[in-house]
Amino acid sequence: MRWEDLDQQPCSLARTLSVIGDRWTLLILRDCFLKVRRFESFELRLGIARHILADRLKKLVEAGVLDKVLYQERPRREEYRLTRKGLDLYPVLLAMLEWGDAYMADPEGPAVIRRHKKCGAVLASRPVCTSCGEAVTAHDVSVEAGPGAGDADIYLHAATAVRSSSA
Amino acid sequence: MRWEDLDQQPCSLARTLSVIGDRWTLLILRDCFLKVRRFESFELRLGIARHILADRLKKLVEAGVLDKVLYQERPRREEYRLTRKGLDLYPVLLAMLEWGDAYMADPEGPAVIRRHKKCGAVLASRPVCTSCGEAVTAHDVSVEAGPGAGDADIYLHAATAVRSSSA
DNA sequence: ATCGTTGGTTCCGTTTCCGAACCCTAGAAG
DNA sequence: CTTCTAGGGTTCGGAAACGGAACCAACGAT
Repeated sequence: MRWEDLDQQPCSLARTLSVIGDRWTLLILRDCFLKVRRFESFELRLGIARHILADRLKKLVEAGVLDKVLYQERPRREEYRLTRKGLDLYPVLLAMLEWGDAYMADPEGPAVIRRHKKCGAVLASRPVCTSCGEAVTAHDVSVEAGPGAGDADIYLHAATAVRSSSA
Repeated sequence: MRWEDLDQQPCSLARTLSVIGDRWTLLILRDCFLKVRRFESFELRLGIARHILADRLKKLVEAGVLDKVLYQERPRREEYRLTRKGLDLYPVLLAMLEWGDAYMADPEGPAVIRRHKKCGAVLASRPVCTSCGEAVTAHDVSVEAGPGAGDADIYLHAATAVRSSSA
């Protein structure tokens, strides 16, 4: 599978990866959520090659995740801001941050802690079902073909592998 | 920044990326959550080069995300199973799946829908604070230095970028 | 005139990725 | 006791992505 084919796959995970499934892109987005907006700020904070940074920012703008906003005429200056679509990636970042806190942190703990403004507690989150409000774990979820399913029932159950014969 | 340096960064997101921040790894994990366990099954479903698959599986085992379990002697056969650490990645996958459903699906809808077993509804989830139970969005969260913070306050606020001078 | 700032683009050498082909172990079959 | 098949990899050469450094350009300041 080619990188560019990912967004054609009948799988929402693959399609999401076509936008954010890159070593640098998620780090750029992390900084966006920390209110970093300028080309040079990204460069300094990430130590990324400018070439690569320009490419990733362009792709994120094309994908509708970031918006390039003029914030000053004369001299003309633009900044990159998260769109609604970009802001909606927060649950992804948050889940990754918390998993990293739990399993990858130094012995003394993570470098950054997040606090929930509403209640003041150090933030730990978990996904809940918007219908019933109950927590959701892998075991609580079943999958079935959706409206956009072609012959893609491959995504519904473990394939019975048969090498070099008809599936 | 080098790929191998990611897990040394004082940032949980970077460290998480050092494990799952790869084009193929998340697709492999998606299949793991669909109960795919055998080398050949991954290969068939993903169309991945065997070499790359072997490498990714090895890294996931080394990272403690998958476990290589002997399920049959004579002939010796092993399968890959999610560990607790791996299962705890579900919120990451789920958030990515739902974002893809929302923004990247075909007009007729996503190929797969997930159903919450407990209530029977088509699953949509959102992260909530485990302390107060309220929903968490990017705007509800503040960041501060944690116990593992060195001089890494860079992660707390947008750096004021100063090119080629002392920070 | 020329210097500094911001935000890039071009070049080129090095890694990393990928597809195809090959290899090894072990039972089954003749 | 040789061959066949299945599972699970490893090797190799070309393609793509990455990283560093240099170059470019618009525009204001000195």
